[in-house]
Amino acid sequence: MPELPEVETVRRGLAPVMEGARFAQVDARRGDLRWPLPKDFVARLEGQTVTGLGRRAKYLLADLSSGDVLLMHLGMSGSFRVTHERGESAPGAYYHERSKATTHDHVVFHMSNGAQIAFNDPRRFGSMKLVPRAKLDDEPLLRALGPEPLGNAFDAAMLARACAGKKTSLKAALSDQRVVAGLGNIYVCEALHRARLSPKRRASTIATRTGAPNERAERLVDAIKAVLQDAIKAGGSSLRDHKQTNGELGLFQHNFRVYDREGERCPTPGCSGTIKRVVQTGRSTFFCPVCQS
DNA sequence: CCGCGGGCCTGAGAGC
DNA sequence: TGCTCTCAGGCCCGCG
Repeated sequence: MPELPEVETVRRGLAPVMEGARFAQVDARRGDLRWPLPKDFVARLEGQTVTGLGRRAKYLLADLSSGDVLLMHLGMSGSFRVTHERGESAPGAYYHERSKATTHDHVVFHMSNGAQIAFNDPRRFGSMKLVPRAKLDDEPLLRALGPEPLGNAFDAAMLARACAGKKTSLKAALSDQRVVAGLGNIYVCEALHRARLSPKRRASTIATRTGAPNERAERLVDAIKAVLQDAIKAGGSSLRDHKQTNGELGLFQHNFRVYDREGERCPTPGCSGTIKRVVQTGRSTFFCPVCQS
């Protein structure tokens, strides 16, 4: 499910209940996620305080008082649900529900502030991992990631450099987390439409022979930043699995211009095209063959 | 090194 | 109703 806007939405939902709170009890109900949870997973969490909750690409990173960092990835179908139990000083303590474990709640955090945080992931492509903070720079899952698309380091010059010489399509290049970290199938399609660039165009054509950015690269960077910002404002996109941590749906799927809109009229003003679906490197691509070139 | 296809899982929806 | 098939917000790995 989750691309950068969904993961960021989850982070913003979890931060108020995790930061400053301690893991009072951790239930690892099922350890065979994408990677098996380590045997000492529970022991290394219980008693630790979360000093901060960050995000890198599609990973959530919880800094712990022990010096460990808890790395979490939602895979295709992962979500976090926050409820409140006990709750001496729980922010939402007026509803004293203790939500019972539901199917596919693989890991449940019981925080010292009364928050109960359940990680639910039907397909189990998600995972969690503990890494000592000092070794984070060597972490293989993070090492090769490209720049954050909403950060200052991500600009046309950078993107052009990363795409220069690439024989693959723009769609595949933008989906490559080493080029830019956090886009997935939806937002690549949406960004390319906003930039009026064909997903089939060779990635190298956003750079000059010398690797400098051309006007396409500028448009593409602007489109990527804009679509991610818009999606975060909407709480992400809810297709089948993504929910905000309070259980509410994201709303950005209503603003899709091309994704999952095969056969519909192109929304670009003045364009008479019809949205088409093709398959690229095994994934559906949606685009307008008229205004995207 | 690069680009592609397979595989990991479960569930929803379509078609028969 | 129930079966079979396809497809789904990701990413690692191995092949050519």
